Amino acid sequence: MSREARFRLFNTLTGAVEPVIPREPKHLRMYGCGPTVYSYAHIGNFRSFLTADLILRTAQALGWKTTYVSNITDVGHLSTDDTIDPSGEDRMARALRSKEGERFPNVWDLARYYTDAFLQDWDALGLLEPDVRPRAIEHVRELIQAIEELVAAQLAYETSLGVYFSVPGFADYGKLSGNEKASLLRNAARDVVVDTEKRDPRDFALWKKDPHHLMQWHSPWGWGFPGWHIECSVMAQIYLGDEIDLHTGGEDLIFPHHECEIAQAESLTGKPFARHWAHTRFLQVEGRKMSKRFGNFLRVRDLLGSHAAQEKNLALRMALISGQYRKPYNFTRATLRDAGVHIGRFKRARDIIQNATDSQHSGRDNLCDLLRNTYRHALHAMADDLNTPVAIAAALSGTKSILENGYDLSAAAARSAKTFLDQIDALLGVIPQSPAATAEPGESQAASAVGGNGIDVKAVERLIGERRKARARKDYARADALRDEILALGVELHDTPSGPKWRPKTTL
RNA sequence: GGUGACGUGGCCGAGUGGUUAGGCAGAGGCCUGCAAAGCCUUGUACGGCGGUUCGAAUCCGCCCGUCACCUCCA
Repeated sequence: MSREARFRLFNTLTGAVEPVIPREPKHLRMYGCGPTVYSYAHIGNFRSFLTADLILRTAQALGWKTTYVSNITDVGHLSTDDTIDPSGEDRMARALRSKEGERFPNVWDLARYYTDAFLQDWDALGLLEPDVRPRAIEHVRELIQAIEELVAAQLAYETSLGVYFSVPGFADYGKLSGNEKASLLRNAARDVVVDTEKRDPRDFALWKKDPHHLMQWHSPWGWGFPGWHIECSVMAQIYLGDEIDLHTGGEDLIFPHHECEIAQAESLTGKPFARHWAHTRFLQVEGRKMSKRFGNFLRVRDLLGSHAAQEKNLALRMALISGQYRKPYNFTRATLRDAGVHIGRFKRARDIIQNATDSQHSGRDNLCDLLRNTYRHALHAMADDLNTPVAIAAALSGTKSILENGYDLSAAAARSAKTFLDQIDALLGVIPQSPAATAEPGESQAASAVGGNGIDVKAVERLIGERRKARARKDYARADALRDEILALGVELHDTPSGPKWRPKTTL
């Protein structure tokens, strides 16, 4: 077994960094808690999904097979308190009444709309597709069955408001979050109405009776809708089996959501639900908690470029993974700009490689060993609790070695360089495609979507032509004036050995 | 109040009992008609106070600060 085959991750369950040991060797079965689609996703949501993405990529880079399930929560996520009692309102229903939600005729349309928006963000940020992306509303039958089983096993009971999981019947409750005692819940400040029929303050809702709810199904307990926690544990078990290898989510999900998942799943099967739990810390924006109140609430789509702006999207991805997932991370405008610079560097390496591979330069391959070691270093860092900062440093260091060669790169070295970038891309997902695969600004932009940025491509090219003539006759005053005009059109111009090139002005 | 995490140079962020993280910004240089872009070189550091140690930014204690969960949030 090579030394990279060891993949270590912090395990919330044990509080230690431990090797990830799939039940079936080299086959990782992973469940990642997905979004509740009541609004557009923000960058914090995606920091968490990116952690799962990087785990997958690292496992695959180690040669493992992966089965990844990530859900969409489109019903049942209560907006107030689903730990104590089911009197909370469903998030989806509340969203429909909000200002943003007014335009939707019903909650089903709202769910569909934000699900689609979420998938667009997912795609733009280059996350790997899950093998299954189950939706809660498509699994209500299985949810009801699971609740029935729990009731039959005396692990759940019905009240006039709903069906509760009975926490005292599950001895391991609290093993994930440390919130073991009912008294802790009682001590916490609460102003919610407690269902007096509840037998233990920790009991949580599996089913909420609500004949007026906008999304409701018929059940043995009448009309209503399922609780949030039961959705994830049931869907995970449907697609991944009773015992899964790894379960991920944001740190806020440790309690109550994941604690409750464990209680339900393990009560049903008598087996350990997930062997390993990985939680992503919340990020901060400009040094403070992300909040609408502070004006630093950033939705993914606000930061994405147009559909053609691959580099800008990768910059956002890069910025979001440039801190280790388990440490507080401060997302700033400057970070995003820096990430854009790095993406540009990867892009230039791609350009150089493209050139060299096509050339007949028959020099020796001076990069092979160096880049192989650099990649190994990056992979090793990722396998060590997802140390993205070190992995990114390695990616940049290898890229620097490629760029040092400039256009003197031999065809053989270019092949090594291409292998390196492809490997890094598979691992981190931050390397732009080679120019052949995308339109290259400055060369064939007339046909590309650069015009979609609001840039008048024809005008730019006409001005560049004029400037070229002015420079040829050494009329530099005129040439500089033309350059200013071009800049005013939102384009930056670079004179290169192979002639002037332009690209949309970077405004990160 | 309970529990946990973190505090690194102008900024972002690794690491670690003695040996360069990396990046951005700054400075110098190469290139350029001038620029820009690019490339090369480069300075500054480990919250405070004690303790352990030959040696601590790294371990321990206390203090200060920030953040998180316990209550909707990824």
